[in-house]
Amino acid sequence: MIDKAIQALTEPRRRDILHLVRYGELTSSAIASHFDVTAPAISQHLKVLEEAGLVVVRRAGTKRFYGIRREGFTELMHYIESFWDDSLMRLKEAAEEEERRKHDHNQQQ
Amino acid sequence: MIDKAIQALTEPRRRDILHLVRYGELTSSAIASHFDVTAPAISQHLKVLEEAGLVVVRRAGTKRFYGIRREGFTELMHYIESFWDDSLMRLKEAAEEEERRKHDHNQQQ
DNA sequence: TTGTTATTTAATTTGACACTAAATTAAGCG
DNA sequence: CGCTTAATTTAGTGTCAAATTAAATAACAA
Repeated sequence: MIDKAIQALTEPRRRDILHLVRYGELTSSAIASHFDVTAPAISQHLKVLEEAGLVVVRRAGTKRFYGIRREGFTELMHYIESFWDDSLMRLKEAAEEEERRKHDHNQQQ
Repeated sequence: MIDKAIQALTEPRRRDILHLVRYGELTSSAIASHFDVTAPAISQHLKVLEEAGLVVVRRAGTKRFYGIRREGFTELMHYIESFWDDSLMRLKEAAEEEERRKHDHNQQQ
């Protein structure tokens, strides 16, 4: 799913769509009206975003309202953290080791 | 730069590279040895990652050591938050309002 | 300088994907 | 049912990017 989420964010137009629905649900056509591409193009983007778990759709009659799926973004955040919070941990450990060394040094004096 | 960072993360192989250098710097060839693609392919991936601000390179003789650039990832985190932290903020404010209401209630007792 | 190692650049092929137009599904209304 | 609206699916096309081979650069050692 993470793979799909990152893949989905690749396309600038899909990121624009996400920013559009950030504050509330919008229909497919309402979203399409903000762009100069055809409705099918937007529909395809929405499908990608939905399969990536970044948006949810709510059907009401012939309309479909698209909105942000927050869990999708929290998962994404955790994944991105996986690239660097370990390095932070190492820095922290190095600092503690340094601190411990200083402490031992003081005791020897 | 954010565009480039997301674009860079699209490719699964580049994400694997990032996970490889997570714990410390590695040379281009050391990285390449983990994959079944040619060295030039890895070199090109590293270039993309560098231009995206996700890795830094340190030259030492004929070798080039690649390592994580943490700031690149924090920028990315902030960008991803931009899709949903507003909703979180609203939740937080609602919670605070709830808390305030409880507090007032207690004072009244 | 010549050779060797480490790595990148250049040129090319191949495959993926964003777009469009046309056809299709699905819901509601006369 | 037939019509309209809302939206998607399908099929075809053009563009871009990832991989490869071959050539070039860069640092060091003999």
